[in-house]
Amino acid sequence: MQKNYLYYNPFATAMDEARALLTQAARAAMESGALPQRDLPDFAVEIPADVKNGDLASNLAMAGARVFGLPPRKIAEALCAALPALDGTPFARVEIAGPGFINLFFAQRWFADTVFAANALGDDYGRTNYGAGRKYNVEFVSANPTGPMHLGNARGGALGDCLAAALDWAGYDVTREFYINDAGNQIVKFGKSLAARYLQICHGEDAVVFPEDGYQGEDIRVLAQQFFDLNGDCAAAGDAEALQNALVAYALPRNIEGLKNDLAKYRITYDVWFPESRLHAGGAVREVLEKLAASGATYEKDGAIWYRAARYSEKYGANRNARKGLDGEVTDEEKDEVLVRANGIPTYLAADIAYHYNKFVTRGFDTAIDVWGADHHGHVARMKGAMDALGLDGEKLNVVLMQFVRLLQDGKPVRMSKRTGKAITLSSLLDEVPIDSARFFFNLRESGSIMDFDLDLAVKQDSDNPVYYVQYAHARICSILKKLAEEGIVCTDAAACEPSLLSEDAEKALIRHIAAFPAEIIGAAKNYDPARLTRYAVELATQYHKFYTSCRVKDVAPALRSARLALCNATKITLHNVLTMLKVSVPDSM
RNA sequence: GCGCCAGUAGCUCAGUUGGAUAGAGUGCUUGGCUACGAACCAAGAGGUCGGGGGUUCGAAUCCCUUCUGGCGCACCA
Repeated sequence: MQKNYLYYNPFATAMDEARALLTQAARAAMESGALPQRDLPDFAVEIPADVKNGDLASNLAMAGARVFGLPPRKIAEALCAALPALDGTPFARVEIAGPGFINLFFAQRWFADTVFAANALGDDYGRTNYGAGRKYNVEFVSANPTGPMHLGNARGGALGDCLAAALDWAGYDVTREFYINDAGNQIVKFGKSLAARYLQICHGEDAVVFPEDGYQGEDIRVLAQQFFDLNGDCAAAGDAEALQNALVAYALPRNIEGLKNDLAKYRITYDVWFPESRLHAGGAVREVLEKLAASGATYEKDGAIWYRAARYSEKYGANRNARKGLDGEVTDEEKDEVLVRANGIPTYLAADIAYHYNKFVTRGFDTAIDVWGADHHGHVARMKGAMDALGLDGEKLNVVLMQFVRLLQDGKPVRMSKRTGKAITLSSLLDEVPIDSARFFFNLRESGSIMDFDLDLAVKQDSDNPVYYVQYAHARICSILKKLAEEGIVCTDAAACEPSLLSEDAEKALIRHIAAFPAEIIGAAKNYDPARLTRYAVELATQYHKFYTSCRVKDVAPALRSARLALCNATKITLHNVLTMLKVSVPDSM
């Protein structure tokens, strides 16, 4: 159900007004003959990098140079002359600058309105209805349940969870989802590994050969030992398959429980835990295979059923144009993929297609977002193509590819290997690194770049980590509010504050930044880039610290004090909201 | 061989989808608490935006080419 908020997006509103004013001016100028009658060109209204170039700026005059056949500055002059009166708009004045930019400066009223709105909306300030309640599924982490989570899952968790928060705040109906790979080859491997460890307990380490491709981790030994302690009966361990099944039935639910606990500790809770096994048991995989066959997307070869990956993934950039060891021209067949093996067992690709079919058709999501490791990028085009092959729209499946995390210790990369079980687990990471720090750190970089996680730095827990810088700004505000409250001065009605009072550069810079919050959330949501929010939080803290050093709150005239108190409270609210989205704690003191 | 991602200050990274003199953090040099919290702020130095072409009023951003690094090309997931 769509929640009902009062939405406020100061920059977006002002940009719309600027665009309307300029369009109106252009029409008037053409009407009066100051400009020739032409169709208006596409033009931009943007926020200049430097405030001396205005709060907003438009390139209309430059963009129109060609269609009007006049120099940009001449066009700008004609436009400004034709501009209607600015009373009642967010703007106080307009300037022509540089090659022909039209720069608009906010009226003092705009700043006061922003402070008022943030105060009035409180915990909801930043929310918009941009997403119009569309149903989005965000699937992230989906770690292999055969073992504990690693550093990459820590990044994927912070990324996916915060992306989901951004989408939620931007007005989408978001479902957070974990896909449990509890079927297929890796589960077989899991069972064999467990069985080998179990038999080693029975007969001695040397008496039993551990499978070469088995899971080497210590956790496998622990699970086997627990099972042995409960059900130890070496004589009954005759039937290999029965033993493996029993071990999996024991160990898998415990591992999944472990994943849930570790993620909860990391402040991630999911709406849905979706097991792959459900797709097999419920016939969904078979159903999708039939649909693909019916649309001619599959064929049989060498006893297996193949998916025409080459045909359907072409439009999404077929990124497997050749295979290892093959030079030159590669036929389409060589790019195709097996869906059902010759032994009759479907591959994971088949299950994954069924899974996404389930998201779109069975559960009716408008869009599915998958957060995947960069090593899965070869899978993107064929999954999207498979949606098309099923008569759905592959464009509605969006994959956020996340580059690897490189662990640094003593300034040097630590080699990680899941196979040998030497990876750092999420759980052990969180034993050393504060959750706030980890959540913030893993969202500091956009997903596409390789991240270095400096363990020494993260553990150090000092102000090198920007999360403390942000939290400090909040604590500072709380301290001021507390001090003033002790004197009986509280932030009562922000609407009563006199707008002209907040006119210092530091005050206006801070307010501009507060005003940018809703647009920043929308930007993070539509670019699938939650790292923008951590950077926003840091910048907001910076603006506050600057304000703090140049403007006093406590010992100034009452009217100014009220206005600045309202600004402090608006900053506090915005810091609180952005940190809450990141699931970072918001301390009143530290 | 082919594909995906990346290359911006000594280091780690931004750059709001083509805009004005390319910005932060960190490190280095220097200054600011008898003050609402100095876990803060201010100033300075530091750049061939990997290289080379092209597109236009205008390019770190778009196109081509080239170099370098990471990842991927299974009847594994």
